[in-house]
Amino acid sequence: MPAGPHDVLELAIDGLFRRRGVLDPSRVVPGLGASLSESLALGYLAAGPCVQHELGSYLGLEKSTVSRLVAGMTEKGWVERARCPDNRRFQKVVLTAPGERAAAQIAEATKQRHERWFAALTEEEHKALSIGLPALLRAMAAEDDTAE
Amino acid sequence: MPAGPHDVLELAIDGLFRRRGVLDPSRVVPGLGASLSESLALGYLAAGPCVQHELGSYLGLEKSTVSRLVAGMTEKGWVERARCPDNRRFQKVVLTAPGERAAAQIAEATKQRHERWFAALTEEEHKALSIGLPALLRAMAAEDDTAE
DNA sequence: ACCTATGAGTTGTACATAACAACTGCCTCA
DNA sequence: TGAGGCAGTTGTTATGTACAACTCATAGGT
Repeated sequence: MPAGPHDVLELAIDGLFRRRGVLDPSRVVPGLGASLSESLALGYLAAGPCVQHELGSYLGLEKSTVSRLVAGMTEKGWVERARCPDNRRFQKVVLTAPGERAAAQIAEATKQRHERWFAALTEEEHKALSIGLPALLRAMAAEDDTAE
Repeated sequence: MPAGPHDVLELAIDGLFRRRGVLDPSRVVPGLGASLSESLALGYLAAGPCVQHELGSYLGLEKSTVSRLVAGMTEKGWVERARCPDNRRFQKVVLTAPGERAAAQIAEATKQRHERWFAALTEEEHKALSIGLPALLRAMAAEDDTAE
């Protein structure tokens, strides 16, 4: 039987979930001790400081979870928190120097891993992925939006 | 700047992780109350009974976790456990009728979701994905194997 | 100028998932 | 036949998360 659209995704998504421990960005730098959410947060904050609830909506986490996430990262010395002077309700989160180093380590290791994966692909597969994968993500995102 | 191989994966994988709650197969059938691991286990068992440690290696879970996972599924009436008569160390796990129904519900809902995603893609993207995605998974799997 | 509603963040609590360690029972093989 | 190894279980612990109830700051209407 030919592999239909469903079979392709079925295998891929099952595979991704079963390997979720392995391909988790939080493990690309062993010994750093960053959780998945912490890794994603570091990546986001590397682009510039932001306010807690913005981080929450990026990560898809509840505000109390974000509060504790940021508390943990503060504990580890990766970020600093400060009330915004112009609106004291907001808590601005900024990477410290060690936080920037951690973010850079993760970004670099992730990049290297991606390049290793790409090296195992043919030129054709490579090109196919650059077209297909963003398209799939686009479709997933579109569905999320309508679901709300 | 042009999107290199890394950027494509970076965006895609970040996106997948940030949306992991949403695209989790365990939520495709609301109200069923199957966790991610339970959903994957149901899918695997739908292809035929198996022994606990086999399920564990498929799911990438520790044996104690699998033991409790299967206990929970037994509780819910989805599977039955029995020692193999020929080798009483093994615990054979079999889907019950309700378990098969649950597996079928999940499979059907997952399939429909995949088809919705595909419907939002062009024919070209569709074809690209069928080539690129399995290739990427193959590369990931190859790395896992060498890492052991 | 006040009072109320709203929204950001925090804290208390509970839950789900998973690992590790120590154990039981069964099998294999030397 | 007994020693080691492997499947599975149970006790314990860690982690990541949500929900509810709270505090504090702000903004808007009267």
